[in-house]
Amino acid sequence: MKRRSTASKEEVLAVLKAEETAMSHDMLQSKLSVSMDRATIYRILNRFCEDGQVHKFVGDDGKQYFALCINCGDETEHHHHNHFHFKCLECGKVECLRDEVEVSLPKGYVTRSFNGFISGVCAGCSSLKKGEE
Amino acid sequence: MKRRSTASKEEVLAVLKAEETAMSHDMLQSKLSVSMDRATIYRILNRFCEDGQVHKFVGDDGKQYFALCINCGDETEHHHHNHFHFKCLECGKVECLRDEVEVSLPKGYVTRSFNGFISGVCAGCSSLKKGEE
DNA sequence: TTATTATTGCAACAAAGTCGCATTAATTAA
DNA sequence: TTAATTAATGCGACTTTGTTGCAATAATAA
Ligand SMILES: [Mn+2]
Ligand SMILES: [Mn+2]
Ligand SMILES: [Zn+2]
Ligand SMILES: [Zn+2]
Repeated sequence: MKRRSTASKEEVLAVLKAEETAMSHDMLQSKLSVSMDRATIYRILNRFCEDGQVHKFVGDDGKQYFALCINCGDETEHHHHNHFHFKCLECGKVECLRDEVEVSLPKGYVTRSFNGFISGVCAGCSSLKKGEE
Repeated sequence: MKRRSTASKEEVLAVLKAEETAMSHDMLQSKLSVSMDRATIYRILNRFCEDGQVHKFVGDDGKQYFALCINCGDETEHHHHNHFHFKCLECGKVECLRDEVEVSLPKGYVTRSFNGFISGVCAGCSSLKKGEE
C-alpha cells in the first residue's frame, strides 16, 4: 500500500507547517483553504502518524492533537515522544516542550505510551498581561 | 448550596473506594449495584471534585477518569495533582503514581493544569507474563 | 407537617472519532 | 496514450462521551 500524492494531503501538511502549532482536527479544518471531509482529515493525519512525520497526543479537553515531528528524517536514533505538550489558554497555541522527560515508575512497570499535557499561559501572553496592569 | 446525603452519592463513593482504581464513567457504571443515570454519575463525580474528595484527569483514550484523593482531609499543605496516572493495558487498572513531578517550562510560562498519563504494563501483569514464557 | 431547594431521571443535544461503501483519481502496466 | 489497479476521498450512518434544560423527587430546615 504505497502512499499517493494528493492535493488534500499536501494542504494538511502545509497548514501544519505554516501554523507552527499542534492542532486538533477542528482547528485544522478551520484553517484549510480547501474544504475537506472530517473523515478524510483524520485519515490523512493518521497516515502521517504511521509514517512518522506527525505524532498524536490527547489534550485535557479529550481531543486528539497532531504535531509535526522534528528530526523525523533522523533514522539513526530512536524517535521518542516523551515530552509534554503545552496549551496556552490565552492564545490557544499548543506546542511541544523540548525536554524529554522520564518518569520513575514503580519496580516492574513498563511504559508503552506517554501522554503529557499542560495548560497555562505562554511567555508571550503572560508578558502581555503584565503590560496591561 | 449545601450537599445532601443520598444513596446514589454513597454508592458511587463506595465503588471508588472498593475498586482502588481510578475509573472512567463507564467503568464505574458497570460496577454500580444501583442503576443510575449517566448524567447523575457525572454530576456526583464532579461534585466530589469540587469538594476536593476526588480529582479528575484525562486518559489517552480521551476519557475522563476520576480518582479518590489521598490525604484530602489534610488542609495544612497545598493539594497538588502534578502526578502521572498509569493505566495497565493488561488488567485495566488505572492508578495514581505517587511522585509529584515538576516540568521545567520555558521562561515566562505559567502552569494552570497538569495532565500526565502513561499506559503500559503493571508489575503484577508483567511478572505474570514472564511466568508464562 | 410544610416549605425549600439539592438531587435525580429523562430526553435532547453537540462534538469527537470511526467505519463501510460507492466514487474518484493517482500511479503503474500495457 | 490508454487501460487497469487500487489508494484516497466524500458521504452517510453510527457509537461514545459529556453536557444541559426541565419536570419530578426527596433530603433537610423551618
Ligand atoms: Mn515525533
Ligand atoms: Mn487530590
Ligand atoms: Zn499564549
Ligand atoms: Zn496490570
